[in-house]
Amino acid sequence: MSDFKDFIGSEKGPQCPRVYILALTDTLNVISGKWKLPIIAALLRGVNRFKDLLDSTEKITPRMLSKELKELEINSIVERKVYNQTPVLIEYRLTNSGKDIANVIDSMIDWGMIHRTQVITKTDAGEGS
Amino acid sequence: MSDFKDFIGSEKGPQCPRVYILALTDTLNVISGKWKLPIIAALLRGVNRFKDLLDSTEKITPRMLSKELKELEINSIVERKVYNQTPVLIEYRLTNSGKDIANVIDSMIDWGMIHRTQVITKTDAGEGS
DNA sequence: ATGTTCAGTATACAAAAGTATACTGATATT
DNA sequence: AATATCAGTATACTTTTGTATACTGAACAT
Repeated sequence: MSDFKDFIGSEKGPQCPRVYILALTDTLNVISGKWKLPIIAALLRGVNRFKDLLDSTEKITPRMLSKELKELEINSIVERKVYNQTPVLIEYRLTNSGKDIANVIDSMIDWGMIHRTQVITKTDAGEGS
Repeated sequence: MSDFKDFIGSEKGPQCPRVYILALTDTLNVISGKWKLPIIAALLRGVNRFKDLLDSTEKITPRMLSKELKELEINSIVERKVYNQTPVLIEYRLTNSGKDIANVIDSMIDWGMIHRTQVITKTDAGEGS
């Protein structure tokens, strides 16, 4: 497991390797923005078609959905499969990497929940600003 | 440990609890944007003063640094301490939550690195588009 | 009195991200 | 022939995010 702290947490530690920075900004690009996580969540739930993603992702416009799906496809997070039936069927599916991002989401949820309890505890009992 | 997959990864699983969504968006807000992670990284390295953060965070303007530090302070990621010496000394320090976010960063780096190797493997050997 | 450092603020602007609304084209249904 | 569905695209915005450049004010140092 990589350990950012080892590189960046010490007063005069080694520089953070560039591959770490690249990996980090990749990840940030994949999850940043208003719609990426809602779309990934829908795909994880097994929603795969454009129309269904439109309906299940509250208030997103087709323009944004189209744009986001393209970005996710370019970054190998989703695959687009065309089935030449009529009416044409197009399915978006998470790649293995795409599925694995659930681990990142988990660690974000963990931090967020602990952070909330810590902030609330401080606000209740602390020296309050 | 929370498990997003359990809630969102199954075809007809339970709905994702709202507290998870809140925690997740909290985390996203803390790390999103051009400067949040560079600033947090500098703070983890032990850079604590406005001027030093300006110098060590490449190309950031005082306006942005000031704005970001305020946001981080409001969200209890950093504490601002004023030492009434002359010249006045002001230190920004990560809270415990702020330090813990290194765990999230680690999982982001892990995903990013694995993702890169998978994409490269596919591109080298796969059916390439 | 003039200049220097620290810790910022003020104003204006540019670029990126997101929204609103309407439309397209292929195929099928009535 | 008119209508509907799927999978989007087109155009024109508005909002948010980030940049550039200059300035402020307190406390010293020369």
